[in-house]
Amino acid sequence: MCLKLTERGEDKVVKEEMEQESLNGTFDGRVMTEEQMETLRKQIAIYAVLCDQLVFLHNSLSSVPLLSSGLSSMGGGYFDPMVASSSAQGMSTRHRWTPTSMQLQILENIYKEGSGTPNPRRIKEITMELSEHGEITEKSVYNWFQNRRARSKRKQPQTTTITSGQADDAAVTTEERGSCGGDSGGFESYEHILFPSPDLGIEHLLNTDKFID
Amino acid sequence: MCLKLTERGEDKVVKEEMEQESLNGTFDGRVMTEEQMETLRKQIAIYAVLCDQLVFLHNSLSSVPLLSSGLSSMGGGYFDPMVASSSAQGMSTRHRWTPTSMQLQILENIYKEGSGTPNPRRIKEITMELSEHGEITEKSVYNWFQNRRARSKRKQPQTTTITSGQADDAAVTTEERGSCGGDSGGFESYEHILFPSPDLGIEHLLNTDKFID
DNA sequence: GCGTTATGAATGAAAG
DNA sequence: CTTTCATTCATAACGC
Repeated sequence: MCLKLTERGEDKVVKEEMEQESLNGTFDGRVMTEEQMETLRKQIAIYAVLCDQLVFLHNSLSSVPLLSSGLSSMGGGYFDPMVASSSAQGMSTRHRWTPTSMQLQILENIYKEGSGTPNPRRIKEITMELSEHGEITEKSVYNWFQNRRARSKRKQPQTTTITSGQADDAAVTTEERGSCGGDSGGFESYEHILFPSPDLGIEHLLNTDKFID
Repeated sequence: MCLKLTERGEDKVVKEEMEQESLNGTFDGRVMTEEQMETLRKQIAIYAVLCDQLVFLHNSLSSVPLLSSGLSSMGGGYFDPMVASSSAQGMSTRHRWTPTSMQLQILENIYKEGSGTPNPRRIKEITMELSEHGEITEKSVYNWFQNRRARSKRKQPQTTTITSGQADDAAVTTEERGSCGGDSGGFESYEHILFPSPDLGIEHLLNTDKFID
């Protein structure tokens, strides 16, 4: 079962109430700005990536890969929906590459380093590395850098008022959606991290292939 | 209700700002029900624990304890959700802008005029005008034209010879991504978010470059 | 209140 | 490199 961040079902609160809330402070919902929402999403996404990396790291160092190679493969996996479920049909070739969270992270890193000059040589290298985490082509890598730069550039005229300098073009980007195995167990020690959260066991997650149930 | 993920380090929380924001009634907010909040909490908490578990696992199996026992502590990288620059006016419409009838009419008009491809210059102009009738950004205008064209185009080749199975034009798409495979779009859109730890990787912490091949 | 539909937004790829 | 196209994702609006 996966909990999507964008759950629309329970929208029983309305904007009007929001304002009211700030004044009265009484109603059952919480109010968040879009930014906050995004931030939260991002936070989760980061964890997703982090987990993925940890798993990867673990598998690299340990000879006892208890975990399936990547959470991403399940978590926010990027498998071509069509291809994956292609039941003996001519799995239509993927027309559009979609970076794995891992790939994206690597790319983003390289980009940030500035060393990411679309040097043909470098491209090949990067492609090499990325291929470890999913299908990829040099062309895609090239495109990615092209787009990345082009878009980060045309990004000012959004709002004239900004608090101050920000992360510039080297922004963190991650995607992938969390998954949740939510269920038994309890790690009280972590409750302080967030909120008096409910059950959040994961042991089983580490022993099973099925991360999501 | 502060959604702090980590206490230490990046403590630049500015709760005040948040409240202020809600008072300003920028209605740029979102409302979440307790259930939704709960979901988020769970998700994040689970990831937090998962990461920690992974680290622990790693340290147990490997003789190279690269990480301090908890990501939560290093997770300093996990900024405070509430921090996002929520100054009253910064970025007003983060999400889905909806054109007012007036704006739409104007846009439709311009589009019809065959101005063809609105160059950046023109876009700015149009944006100017539209802003008279409601909030709008250049980006939105740009998007609008992009979509307008793309869609009017896709309408053409709609062969009337539709035999049968064709109705599933748009509906299916939504269902396809049933569970988590989801993914999400925007990354660049997040660039404006203040992000304490730009690089969400951990390899630099672990110096895992060597492992990643 | 839940499922669709229409459409704003993001983004890989390609053209210019 | 810059601009445009095509595809896809996410959600406001709408119908039941």
